[in-house]
Amino acid sequence: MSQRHITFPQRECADCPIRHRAVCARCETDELEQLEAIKYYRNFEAGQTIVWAGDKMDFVASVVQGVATLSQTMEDGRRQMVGLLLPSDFLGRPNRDRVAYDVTATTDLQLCCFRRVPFQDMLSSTPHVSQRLLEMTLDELDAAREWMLLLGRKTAREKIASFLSIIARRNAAQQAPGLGGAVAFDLPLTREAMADYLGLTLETVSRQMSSLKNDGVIQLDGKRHIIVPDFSALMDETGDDADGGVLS
Amino acid sequence: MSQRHITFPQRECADCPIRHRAVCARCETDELEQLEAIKYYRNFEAGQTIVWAGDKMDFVASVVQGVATLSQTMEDGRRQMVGLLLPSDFLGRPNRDRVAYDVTATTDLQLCCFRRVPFQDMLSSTPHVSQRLLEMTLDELDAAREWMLLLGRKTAREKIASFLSIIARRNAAQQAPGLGGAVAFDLPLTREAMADYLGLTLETVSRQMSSLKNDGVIQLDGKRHIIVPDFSALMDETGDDADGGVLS
DNA sequence: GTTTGACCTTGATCTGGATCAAGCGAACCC
DNA sequence: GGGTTCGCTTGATCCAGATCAAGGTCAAAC
Repeated sequence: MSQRHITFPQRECADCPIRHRAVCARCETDELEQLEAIKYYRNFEAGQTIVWAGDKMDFVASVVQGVATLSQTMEDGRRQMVGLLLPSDFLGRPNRDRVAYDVTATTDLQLCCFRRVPFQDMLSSTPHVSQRLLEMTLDELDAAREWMLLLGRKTAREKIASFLSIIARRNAAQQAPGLGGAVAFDLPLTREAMADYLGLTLETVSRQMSSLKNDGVIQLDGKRHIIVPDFSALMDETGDDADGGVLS
Repeated sequence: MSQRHITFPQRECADCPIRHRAVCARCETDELEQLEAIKYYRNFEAGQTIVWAGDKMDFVASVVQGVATLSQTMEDGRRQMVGLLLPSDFLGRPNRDRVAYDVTATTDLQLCCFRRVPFQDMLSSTPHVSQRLLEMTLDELDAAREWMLLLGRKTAREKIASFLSIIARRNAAQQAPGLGGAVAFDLPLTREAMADYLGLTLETVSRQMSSLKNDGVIQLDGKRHIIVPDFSALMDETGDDADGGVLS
């Protein structure tokens, strides 16, 4: 494995790109100083495993940039992704020193890590942190429940369309508003990782991507860059109600 | 629908069966008095819908006794259960006045309801409540992730065995310790509701129950009462690792 | 510039669980 | 007491997606 060197800047909280969306979003200046005292950055390159299920983990973290996944593996190798962490998402569980899932960087990744024990102390003493963490955890639970509907009841085509719309929407949330109904973005996952996300095989993922392309719902520029000429046409393929009950 | 009358006692917190496991578990006497001032009991009979997705809900609640489910329905009627609430589980989302899922009582049910707005105020002011709620929400998220593995990657037989072992384990947690490897319990769900839980059809649920019965893994006494002569034999059918990484 | 290997696509075939259909038993109701 | 309904079981058939297999593309390594 080539030891490619990743250089992400080590920032001040004040000009952090996730300052107002991460677990620190509601912190006042003094609380931010407390966090700053227990934080450090770690970088990972695409494909690296951050921790294995069952390992000790002495930090919790916010994703600053890049994408990480949580996944479970059965003894015979069957694999299911159970978390997709994008910038501002929180990694780790306070008051638990061992991780329950494999955590992998699927793109180059920067984490803002907090030493676990002092972070737990802050949770007790700093309502702005624990309130924000509760809110983020409730959001994740809602997302997990949408994901359960996808896994349990959607067809392969609906699963792919749903996944693309989730990525498109989360990308859009951070970027310029879409022009008309058109959207474009890069997939942060391989076909195999998409299969693990969706409870499919990678062959089925590939076939359904081709099918959506042939039907004009998406265009592919290379393997990873997706162009959606009409976002509502993609939404029609997801199986979800027209009215997005999704907005928080 | 017959208006059968349910009579569950209206209790003092002091002798509440879920006092030390619910969202109020960590409250001191004075905090309990605050909660008591905003609480009231509601009873539902088996089969009743408590709220529909999209409805306003002006309370949050703890399940005192009985079982409730959360589920999502697609336009064409496909249905996926996304939450199973047993005694001490929490229902509702603070800071959100509309429910995202259909909530149904699958057995006779008693809820301890808290008026939503005053409860939210307590969350800000009473760390013992918000800490406990965070912990319970993190547990639910872990459970949701186990559930995602089940939905995405397990076979029908493994799904049934996993479901039975979950019910058996949650039952055992509240009752006398098992004698040897044998366990017995009542199913709180119909075959159809089990199918909604597991992402299967009710026919497949029925067939796999029969198959486990024919293979001697379970015995049926009526449709709902299950006897598991050897719990570890059931666990072997779940597809999970032998070492239960499940304990909190 | 050719070899290697990761990643992806496509084709042929198979199969687990869905779907369609019939019937059973127990509780409830006139 | 006979009909109706609800929950469940079992059988026959079908099909979406898995599995098995081959080949294509592209960037990095030699």
